[in-house]
Amino acid sequence: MARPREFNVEDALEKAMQLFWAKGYKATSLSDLTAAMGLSKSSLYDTFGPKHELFLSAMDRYNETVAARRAAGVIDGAKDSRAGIAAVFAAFLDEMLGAGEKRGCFVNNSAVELAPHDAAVAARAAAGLAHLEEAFYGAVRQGQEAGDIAAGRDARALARYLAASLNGLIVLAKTNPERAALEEVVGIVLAALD
Amino acid sequence: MARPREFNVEDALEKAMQLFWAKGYKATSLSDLTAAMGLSKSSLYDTFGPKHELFLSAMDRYNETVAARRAAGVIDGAKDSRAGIAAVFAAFLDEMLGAGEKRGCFVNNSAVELAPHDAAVAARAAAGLAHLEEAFYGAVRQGQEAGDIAAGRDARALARYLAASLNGLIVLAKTNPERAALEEVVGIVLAALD
DNA sequence: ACAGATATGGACCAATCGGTCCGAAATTAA
DNA sequence: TTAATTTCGGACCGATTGGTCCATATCTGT
Repeated sequence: MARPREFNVEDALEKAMQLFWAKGYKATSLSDLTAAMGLSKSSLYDTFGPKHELFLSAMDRYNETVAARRAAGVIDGAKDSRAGIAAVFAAFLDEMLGAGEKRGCFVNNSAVELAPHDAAVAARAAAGLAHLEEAFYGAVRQGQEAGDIAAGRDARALARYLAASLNGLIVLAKTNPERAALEEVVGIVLAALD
Repeated sequence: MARPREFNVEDALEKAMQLFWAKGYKATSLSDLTAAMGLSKSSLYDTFGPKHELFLSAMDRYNETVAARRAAGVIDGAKDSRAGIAAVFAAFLDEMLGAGEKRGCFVNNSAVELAPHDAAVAARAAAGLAHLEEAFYGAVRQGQEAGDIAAGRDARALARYLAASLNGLIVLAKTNPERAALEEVVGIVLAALD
């Protein structure tokens, strides 16, 4: 044990994740990162390894924190399974339509930018999507037990459908951020559960 | 009139479009482009302007050719409006699951990578999505007139829903290219027309 | 054949890229 | 106090980036 770090590793990783999320991998430079994270290049390399490795760590963090929070959101609205599912869509709409920068979903962004050419990123994107699908799956099953959703439906397929729809909405919202139009689409998506 | 060009402008632009489509904007370098297009930097600049302008031209070309072909596909399957819509989804699945590189949809890729930070790209992405939506809109209206789709449904919202769903599927397919799973989702998407 | 105009390849440019390295600073254990 | 250990800032690196420029080649109209 010798000289201690002057920064908090988790805080720095959080900053890196936010930057990658907003700008993507290739558009984020090392100097962008050191500026946002508040540390020097040598510290960055000693702690997080090269840029690509840091990006993977940022994806892992996203899956563990943001995605986990989202799954919790589904479960919390659980008096009614439909309400939980609708809440996830509503939360995304709020974020995409907020004052901010329409950064969308980090997993979605990474899948589109890198997955076809980068197996490690593709694996993490698949894991993130599986996380989302699993949250929907739990809600659908619960809805079936409660009688809100027909027991005969394939819960796995419905969960995948919901995950796909959410990602499609995110893409639409990037170029066409009109609340009314998007909410109409959400209405049709959710009606498919009937 | 003096020395004539040694290359075909449309062919070169097509090559550029294919490259940008497969690799994205930032990951495609000028030397990638000159190599693929088979011309020198000076010719590239004289003809197409700087990289960003070339990218916009590539997007325009995509919207005019690929998207137009897609819209035609909807109309051709027109004995049955549903068949035309299903054909578009099937065509995308085939492309995403083919031997190739899962490059997805150029408009989708560009929207995700650049739209939040680049107004000119965002406008073209919006136009491309509108193109797709319009093709679906025509099919839905036709289906309503033929009695295949309930006349009471909001055709515009349905068309947007179909466009969103297709884009969501493309994202899913980038990390999880399993035909059976994707086809199940398509089935649920199309069932929403009932 | 010649003059004018345009296209071409490649040398060249400053800026930035991701990444390495090292001397100085800061800490703990002895 | 000193030795050992680790972090830190920033100089430095070669490679690559997007972009410019010019001498040369190639064409058309006369």
